[in-house]
Amino acid sequence: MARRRAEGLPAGFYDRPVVQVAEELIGCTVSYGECSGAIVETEAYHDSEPACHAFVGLTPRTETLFGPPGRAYVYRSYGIHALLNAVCEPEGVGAAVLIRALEPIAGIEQMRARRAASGAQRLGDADLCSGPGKLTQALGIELTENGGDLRTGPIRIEPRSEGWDHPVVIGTRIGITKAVELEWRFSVAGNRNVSRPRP
DNA sequence: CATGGGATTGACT
DNA sequence: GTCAATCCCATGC
Repeated sequence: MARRRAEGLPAGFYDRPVVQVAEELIGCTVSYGECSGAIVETEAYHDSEPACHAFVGLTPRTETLFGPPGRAYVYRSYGIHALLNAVCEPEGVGAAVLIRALEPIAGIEQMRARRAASGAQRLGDADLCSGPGKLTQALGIELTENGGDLRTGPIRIEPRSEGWDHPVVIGTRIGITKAVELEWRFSVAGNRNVSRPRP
C-alpha cells in the first residue's frame, strides 16, 4: 500500500458535531508556508452557547462561522492577536474549533524569528506556539487567511501521523466569561506546549 | 456616528 | 496576583 501523502483531512471530517471534531483534531498537523506543528490543544465553540461569536447570529463578522465546514475562521482578539479556528458542522450552523497550541515540527527558527520580532522575550521551543495568539504569530497567519480552505491551503490541516498515541485531557475553556462550565477544551496530557493554565 | 467589549499576551507589584 | 496595549465589529443613539 502506498504511503499516505501529506494531504488535508477528508471533506466530511469537519461536517460533524464540533466537540467531537475538537477532540479528534488533537494530534493533527497545521502547516503554513515552511512552518508546521502538531495540534496539542483545542476548544469547541457552538452558536447555541453565548461564548461563541456566532451566538449573535449571522453578521459580517460571523459569516465564515456559518459558512461551509473545513474553512479557516481567523479573527482579531483584543486588538492585537489573530486567532485560528476550523469551521465545523453543516453550512448554516455557526461552530468552530479554536486551535490553541501546537508542538513545533518544522520551520522552528522562522517561528522563533517571528516571535522575537513581535517582542517576545522567552523563545524556547515551548514558548513559540503555546497559546492561540502565539501560534499565529509564529506561523505568520494574518486575518487575510479568514475563509481559506483548510484542505487545500494556504493554511492546511493534515491527519495524525501513524502511531499517534497520547492521552487527551478534557477540561473547561479558558479566557471566556460566558458558558464557562462547558468542558469543551482538549489537550495532550503533560505536553509542554499546552497553554496556561494547564488542566 | 460613538461607545464598549473581548476565545491574549507580556510586563510588572 | 494586576494591568495595559490595540483593532474589529456589534450595538445603540
